[in-house]
Amino acid sequence: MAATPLFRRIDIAPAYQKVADAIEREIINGRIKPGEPIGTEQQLVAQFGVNRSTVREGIRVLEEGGLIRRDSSRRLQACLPRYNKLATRLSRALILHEVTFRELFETSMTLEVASVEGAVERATDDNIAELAGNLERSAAVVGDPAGLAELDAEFHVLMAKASQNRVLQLAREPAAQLFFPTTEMIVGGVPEGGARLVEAHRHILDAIMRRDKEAGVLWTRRHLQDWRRGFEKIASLDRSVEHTYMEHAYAARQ
Amino acid sequence: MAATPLFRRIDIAPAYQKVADAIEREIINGRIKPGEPIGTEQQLVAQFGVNRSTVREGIRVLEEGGLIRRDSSRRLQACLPRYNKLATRLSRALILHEVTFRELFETSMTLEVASVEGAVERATDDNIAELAGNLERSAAVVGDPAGLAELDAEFHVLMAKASQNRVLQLAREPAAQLFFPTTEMIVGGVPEGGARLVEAHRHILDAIMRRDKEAGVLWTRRHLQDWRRGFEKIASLDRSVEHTYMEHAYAARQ
DNA sequence: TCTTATCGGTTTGTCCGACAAAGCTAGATT
DNA sequence: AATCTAGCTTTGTCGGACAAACCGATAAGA
Repeated sequence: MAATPLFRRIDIAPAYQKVADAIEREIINGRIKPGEPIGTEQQLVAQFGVNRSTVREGIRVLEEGGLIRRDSSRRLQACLPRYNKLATRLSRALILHEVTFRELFETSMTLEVASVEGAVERATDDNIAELAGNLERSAAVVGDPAGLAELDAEFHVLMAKASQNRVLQLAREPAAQLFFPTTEMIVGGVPEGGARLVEAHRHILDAIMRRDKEAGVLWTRRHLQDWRRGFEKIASLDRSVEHTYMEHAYAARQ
Repeated sequence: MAATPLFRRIDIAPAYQKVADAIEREIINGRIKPGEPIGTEQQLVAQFGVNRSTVREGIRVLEEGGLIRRDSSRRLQACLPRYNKLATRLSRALILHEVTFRELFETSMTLEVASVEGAVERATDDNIAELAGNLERSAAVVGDPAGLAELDAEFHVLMAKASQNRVLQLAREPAAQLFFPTTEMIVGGVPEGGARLVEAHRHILDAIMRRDKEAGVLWTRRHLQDWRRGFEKIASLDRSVEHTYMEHAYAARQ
């Protein structure tokens, strides 16, 4: 293939991109640690020898990527990318690719089952306490679809957290962000929907506490199957996650 | 909680952010479709009534998010976010969070098994042809760890594609990007490693063609277990994905 | 003494104007 | 008709500017 590697590929990139890349590299390889300051725009201007507008464009790129942020006093600092923010980007991509609810459901089933398995194996007392707190609050709002939907989403986030697997936590988030907003509609549309949901959560938590993987998986599956049955009452699984439908759910981001 | 909702929360956002949000909204809800032009910077300046520098900062934000891009002549147009690019952001996040190989492995196992299940169910002739082509090329470079590692990564991408589940495709990508670069080390370090890898791929493809889910899952598990055994010969699974180690793999992005 | 008000000095967000390089358009040339 | 060329447009970058917000420290008041 390669005949004579005489010349290196010449790197032609706009200045703002090079600024972004340079800062990114320092953060990725750990020379700038999360929380540490990057410097003022003026300093970056001096260091890179480019105009402030150029620096600012580079900064926007990194800021959007979640690698840097501005602290309370608007000074630049490196930071750990928030899963949540990145997941929002992914959810957006899924919307635009018009994925179907079937795809969402199938993947969520896989990931939630993996979550519960991890949680059963490795949940700490703190994790369990958090889940129990969530369950208690859920039981209190069982008649309120909106409130319950929100707590349901939280329950699953806590379950993923309890799995102690951060890769899994990250992987499930994008699908979850699109999957769970429908819960409100479903809980509201099915009589006893709220009660069934809380019941399932209770069994799942119980399984986690008893370290009973089989039961945990079983109830997680039932829980999701409930969602599916509810969803199929109002729409086809092969319907795509629509722009207009998802707009409000998506707009809830900050 | 909420006493008197007398005042709306006043949204104080910098102008460039509002510019980005406005354009993003038009794309998300489908009023601007992928491929359609956004307009020149000058036009945006006129429409939003802000300075070009401000518009450009907003544009950078969207560009980084993969929502817009510049075509061959550098004009702005909406586009579908590429999974690949987004996955790179996520991989970066995983590196910074210093996730362990155990977490990567566990999650990849879940997702690859889900992939093969989907592929067994729904792979098209085209998918199978692609996988067969990959297998053929793999067999030809069985002695070349670097080449084989690359083809291995491709095989798994193709398998996810064959599952016809785009959510799954997206969900597996970040972990895969970190997981598979190690393959080269492992294949190179284990005698017969390359042969075993190709053998596993062959069985997996065979299972997909025969629509034999059990066999597909079995060989996928074996395949990943092989990776795990190989990895444990050189390092602990509890070792985190390190900055310096991952730097070169990560640098391979464009 | 402790709190509050004030006052420069910085830094950010935004604006204005400008220019070279590259791409596109359309008229001029062969 | 095909090609070349000149002009217009657009982007990437630059320099400078200014109001608002923020920081730190000092001065004034309880």
